[in-house]
Amino acid sequence: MESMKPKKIAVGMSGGVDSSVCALLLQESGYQVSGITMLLHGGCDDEQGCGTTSDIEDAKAVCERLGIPLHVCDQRKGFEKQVIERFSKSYELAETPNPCILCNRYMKFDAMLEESLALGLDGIATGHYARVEYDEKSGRYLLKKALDESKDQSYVLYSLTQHQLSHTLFPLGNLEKTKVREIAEKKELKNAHKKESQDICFVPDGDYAGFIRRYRGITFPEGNFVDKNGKILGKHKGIIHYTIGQRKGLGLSFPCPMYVISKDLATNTVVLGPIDELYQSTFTATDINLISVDKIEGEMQVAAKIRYNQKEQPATVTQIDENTIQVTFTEPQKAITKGQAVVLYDQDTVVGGGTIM
RNA sequence: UGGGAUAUCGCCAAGUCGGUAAGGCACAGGACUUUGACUCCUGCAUUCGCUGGUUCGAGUCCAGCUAUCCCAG
Repeated sequence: MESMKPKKIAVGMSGGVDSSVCALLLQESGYQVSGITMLLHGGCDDEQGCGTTSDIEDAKAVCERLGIPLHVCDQRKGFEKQVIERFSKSYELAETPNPCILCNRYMKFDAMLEESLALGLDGIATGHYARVEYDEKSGRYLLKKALDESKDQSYVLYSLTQHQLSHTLFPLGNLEKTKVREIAEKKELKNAHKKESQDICFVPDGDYAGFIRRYRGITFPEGNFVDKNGKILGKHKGIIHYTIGQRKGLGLSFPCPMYVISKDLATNTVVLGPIDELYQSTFTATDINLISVDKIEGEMQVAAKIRYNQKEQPATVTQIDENTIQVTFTEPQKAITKGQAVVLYDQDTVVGGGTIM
């Protein structure tokens, strides 16, 4: 296994602490490290998030500090096509996409990896908190949770294929976040205290609905808020403004908190209800990617996670066909949302995942 | 223009024997967070339709006025 380890590694530099420390650690353990960073969108200096020019400046600074080259690759076109367009379409279909997962799948571990391989490197590394292990028994590369479970990011990486995993390193997977910052401080990296990234990187003001409106150049018609019986409760300002489980921003008042239960594109209607109407236990997921197994045989007991910031919950999975699985939770879960990803775990190993439908 | 009822924050709504304005929704700010949400903190009526009166003290009692609702015309 040691003999197979890539020597020349491109570290995906986002400009943040994690990727910086990642590069540093690899360098210290003897890899021939270079940096690679993608220009994804924008170009205004006041923007924040991955893929902007100001982040690239940070990445540059760190690379200079470490004495490694930085390869900048302009992926704005690809990002728009693979991420922004899908993101927008998903919302228009009354779903709720997770753009970070799209970006990982199509940008970081596709465009960036392929670019690196094309440059003659052996693979890439990123600052994600997760682990890749080669399992002799099954002959498969496994994706595992980070040791620091509070920072674990395996959820957003479920789409990685064997090919991608075999060319990927996550040096931070065994470290605590606090440790990472310590290392950055010790090395006096300028971004040691940079804030954790947040919000959608290409929508820095948080107004994703406004972004889609501008991006698509169309407006989304107002419609009715209704209850589960179809009774009209009020007016909504366009279906893309709402997501399942949403409570704030409805602009209506009721005796008890009301949540978005579902959205109906055909009638341009948003269904509202009290919290107990938000719980469900079964759903199907499509466009699946399996990692630890080739296919799911019969009923499999797993722990399933249906959004980034939520602990996985016990569930049973069966595979329906090549692209589809059905998941049934032991306990009903709140706000299972179309468009979000479900990721299945067996202990700390990612079995696979898919898109909730 | 006979009878009855009700008038408390943008909305809903507690306010006991008069003692010095609960709570929920909404909203705002913050925390959390590589998505959207959820969640968690914090803030949010010196004032109770109006005007007088009785009281040491009134959203709470009394009178008048105004508005709205209901039932009768």
